Amino acid sequence: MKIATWNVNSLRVRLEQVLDWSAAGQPDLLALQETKVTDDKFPVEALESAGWTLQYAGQPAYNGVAVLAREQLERLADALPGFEDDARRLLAVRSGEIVLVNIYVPNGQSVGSEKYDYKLAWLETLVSYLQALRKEYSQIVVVGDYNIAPEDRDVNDPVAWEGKVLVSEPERAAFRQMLALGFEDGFRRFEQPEESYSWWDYRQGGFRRNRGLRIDHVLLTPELAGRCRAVTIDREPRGWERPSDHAPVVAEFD
DNA sequence: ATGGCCTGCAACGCAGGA
Repeated sequence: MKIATWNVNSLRVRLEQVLDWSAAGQPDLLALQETKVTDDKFPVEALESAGWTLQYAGQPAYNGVAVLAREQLERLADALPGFEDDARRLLAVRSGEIVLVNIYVPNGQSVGSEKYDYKLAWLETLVSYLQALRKEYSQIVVVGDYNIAPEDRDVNDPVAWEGKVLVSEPERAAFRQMLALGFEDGFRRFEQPEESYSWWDYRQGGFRRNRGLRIDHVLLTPELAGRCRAVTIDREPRGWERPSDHAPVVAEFD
């Protein structure tokens, strides 16, 4: 079984890439972020024709999350439960025994800004939600664009990034709170290439120079982590023409 | 030193991203 996550930065722009990439890699569950499409314009036909079962939660212009699956999906939540607004940044589904939480954490803009406070509040509510889910389910995978580089080794130039948004200590503390609930960073369960990143700035040849951050993650409860055989970042689509600025992350299970 | 790219929206520039 494979579970994948990919911030596509507009599903309509990246639809052919999603179809090509998923046809080649055959994930069983594929979580997408930043679909940037309202539900009435979601490309249902193209994806269903490719054999996918769909769940999606979109809004105009920004955010938007979706889950593509081979099997039937039950929707558990289409926004972060208990949060002040219903921005389409979370989609929780159940597929058999597995609960998949697909998240697009707010970017935060800059440390100290209003958006940064919003990000920290969103993360605090997320931790509460995951804690509640943990009491009800055992096999939970939380995937998506966390907009947090958990450690300095997840940052191409830690000195330049020190204290900045995506790297700041309060954000990293929020990430560690999820680990403290019992979730494991799937990627770090395995030996990985040095300087592994999942996002590269479009500007300044960021990808070519590997000036990136690892901000897309797969967190696993121990019950699922024990079955996990690999977590990899697939850099290939980032090198395609007109790419998303994020690479997909793939987790493989027995 | 600065910003350098991309997307959607709506309108010909902006907000937002990371």
